[in-house]
Amino acid sequence: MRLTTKGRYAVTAMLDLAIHYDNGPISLADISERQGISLSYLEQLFTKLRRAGLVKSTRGPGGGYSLSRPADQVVVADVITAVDENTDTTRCGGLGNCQNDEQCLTHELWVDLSNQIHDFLAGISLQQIMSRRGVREVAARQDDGKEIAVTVGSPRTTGTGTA
Amino acid sequence: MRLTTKGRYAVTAMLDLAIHYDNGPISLADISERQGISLSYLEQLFTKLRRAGLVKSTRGPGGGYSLSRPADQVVVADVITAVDENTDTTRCGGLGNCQNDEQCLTHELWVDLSNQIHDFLAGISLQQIMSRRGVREVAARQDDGKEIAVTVGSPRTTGTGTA
DNA sequence: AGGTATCCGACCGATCTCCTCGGGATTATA
DNA sequence: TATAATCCCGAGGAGATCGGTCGGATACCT
Repeated sequence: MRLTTKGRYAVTAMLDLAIHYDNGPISLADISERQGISLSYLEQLFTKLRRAGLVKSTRGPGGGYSLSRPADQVVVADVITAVDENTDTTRCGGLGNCQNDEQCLTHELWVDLSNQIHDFLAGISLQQIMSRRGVREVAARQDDGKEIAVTVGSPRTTGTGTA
Repeated sequence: MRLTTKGRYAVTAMLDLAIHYDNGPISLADISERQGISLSYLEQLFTKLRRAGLVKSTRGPGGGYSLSRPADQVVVADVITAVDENTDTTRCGGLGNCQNDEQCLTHELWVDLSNQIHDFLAGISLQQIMSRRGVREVAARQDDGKEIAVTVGSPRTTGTGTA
């Protein structure tokens, strides 16, 4: 199993989309600024999210991305798998041919763990995360910061922003 | 979080030790053959397992490794952390300084997931895994295979064995 | 027409994994 | 006492992947 920044970024970005849902399409530039994620990297992630049917895109000025389903119908596991990170901890992908086409000694353990992780992530919707107090606080802080910072100079900035 | 072959190998090897506990010290060569893990790689893993106090070593002919605690007092989480794989899924190591010294939007989610995984792995002992029917079957097959194969030629073989 | 935004694919440095190799140290056994 | 088995150690390396850059193409609003 591999759970890296890629999956974390994807979930974070989706959550940003959910939080600002009322503002119409959200541009990647906004997300980049608020969440400190490189714009170009966001483009890569959203290509996958779009192909997985999790977001809709609107091109041109005023465009951006928006959720294609309500936030309570998108679950963290959906996002993770959409960007090609899986929750499988076996080496064989669950097939049981881990060692010379036979099952390795610890196969069952990893199957159980994989299920455990998957069930956890499949049981949490964006809506649920969003409604937590701690998360709302962070979101509020991020929005405040943005109103001061307005536009930063050149396009394709790194997104870390706070220099 | 990173859960790779390293952690899986370590748990598999420890389980092999637990299963053959009655036979005295187990040589890495035996484990390599039975579990299909490169001998040199096993050496690296067992250096860490020894330093973590999970195994004892006996040098010289007839030597090898044995568990330093009974199998019901060694838990999968111990083994994983001994080989430097952790169950933390946050980027900040749980500190909450994920984004410009502040908490990122999804911090709480990853903390919860990390706890989930850790609790699961900390709740399973080698003894428990060992006593499963499926695991015993695999172990029996591996031991059968070994009695036929006896010694394979040169030292430092890759361990995949079945060529 | 021009600017804003999404789309797309190539590329790259750094890091890590899994593994090899060549030795050294320790100890049982003949 | 020699030999072989076994643990011990560190250097190194091929390959994969991650996080990110860059240059451009395409769609769309004004």
